[in-house]
Amino acid sequence: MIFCTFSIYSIIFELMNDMPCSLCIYKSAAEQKLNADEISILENNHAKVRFKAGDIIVKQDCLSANVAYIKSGLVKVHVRGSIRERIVKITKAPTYLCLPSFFGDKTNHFSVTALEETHVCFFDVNVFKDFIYSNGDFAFQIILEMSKNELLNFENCINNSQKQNIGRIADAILFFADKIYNSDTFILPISRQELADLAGITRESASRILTDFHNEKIIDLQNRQLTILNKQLLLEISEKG
Amino acid sequence: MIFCTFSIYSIIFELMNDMPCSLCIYKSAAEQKLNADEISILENNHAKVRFKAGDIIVKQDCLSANVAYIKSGLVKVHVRGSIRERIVKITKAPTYLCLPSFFGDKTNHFSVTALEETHVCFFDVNVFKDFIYSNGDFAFQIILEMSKNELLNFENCINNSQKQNIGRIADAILFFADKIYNSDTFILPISRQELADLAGITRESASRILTDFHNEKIIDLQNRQLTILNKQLLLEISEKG
DNA sequence: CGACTGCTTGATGTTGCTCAACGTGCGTGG
DNA sequence: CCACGCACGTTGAGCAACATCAAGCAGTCG
Repeated sequence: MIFCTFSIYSIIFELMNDMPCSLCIYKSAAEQKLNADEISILENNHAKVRFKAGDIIVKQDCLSANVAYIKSGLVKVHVRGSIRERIVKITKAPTYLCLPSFFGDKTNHFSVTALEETHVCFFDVNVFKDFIYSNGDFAFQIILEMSKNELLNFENCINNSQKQNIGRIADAILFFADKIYNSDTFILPISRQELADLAGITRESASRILTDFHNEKIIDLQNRQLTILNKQLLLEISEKG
Repeated sequence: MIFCTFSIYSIIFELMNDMPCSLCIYKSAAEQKLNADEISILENNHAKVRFKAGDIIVKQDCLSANVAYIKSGLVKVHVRGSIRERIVKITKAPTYLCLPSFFGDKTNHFSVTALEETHVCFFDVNVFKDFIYSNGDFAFQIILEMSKNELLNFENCINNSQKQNIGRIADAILFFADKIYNSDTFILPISRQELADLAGITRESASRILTDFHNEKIIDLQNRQLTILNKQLLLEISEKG
């Protein structure tokens, strides 16, 4: 994570931050459907912000009139429940956030926190709304994105409610390996507590299961440095729940 | 339920079934934004179908090229998981179904079953797509509907993962009273098994909790005839989990 | 060095699932 | 018409999975 801050990517982001939207290489599928005039409207109604790991990007229950587009980085979407904190999902760039809160009502129904250096564009919601009205291509791309999200949410619901703890932790590890890092070796971007919040279990249970996996040579784990040793078995555990 | 079949509503539905879309009183918010030409396109690309309680409206894993609009009635959306059946949500008319499956890929990711007499319009997905491209008002209404759904899903996730069984059953009872029937007395439209699938617990646990509630005079329950006696307490149980 | 945070490990109690038994109502087929 | 299987519902006993409580350890920061 420290390396990242000084990497070539960081330099590119610097350049991008000073660049007009029309030349930005981090355009979403929806934005690619906009014409030059629309892009220039966008230009005048957005703010580019950089967040460090741990920074709060969106705060639950706050009033807000923006749509957030995650250009680069990794974030957790979490909700403060009546009993404990819950991480709803972890998602990497590029993606839109706050779309549901937005069109539903004017308050954020969840918080979003950066897990690593993250670059975000905030757009005025009314500009967004205008584009939906005027540009069918744009609207369709947004609907596509929301559809994919809904299907993912469905899967999550099923997984969380039917699997037992060991299966959920296996899920989480596989999620980071396959969906986030595309590698069986990575540095866990979250603490044990957060892993527990993600899996919906207690910190102690999460810890225990990780050491079990380590002892049974399913994973190698030094602090947050994780390597999957027996992926086949991990997949079976995830399957069987 | 039996009364319903022969009620005045039933007669209205009969009339509606023979009526052109332009005169149908069950138009969705999105459809109300369509012009006469568009309505007539709709007319030529849809099928009106009536389902009885227990009938399968949409079958999981089947290929499908339709969007379903629930005009009237009550349905359950359920998924066959690796371990057991799960009811994702119960929803009453009016609502769209299959939107997410649709734009994501071509197979249904869940089943939908009628819990009472239900009337459904099936539309060709391409017609729908065309409307999104050509009619911004229509697109925006669809996005609004999807946003509300996503917020509901979020809430569900939190509830399911943090509450214990007693809280989930309390939730389910309050859901039927407040969201479906708007009355503290109603006939439970589902079996104990289905209630368990909805709460994500076993049939035995659901049964036990219901008799506990009955014994503690929180509810009165004769078969499926349910009356809430102590709503305050039920709300507390739901809150505390 | 002491306070503090994040993590791990063990002991204990509770929750809820599984299994089993039994009653009921319904539809089917002999 | 009765016998039978089958889905549904209820209840009890035992057990596994988890949360909770408690203690201790390593690393870090002031």
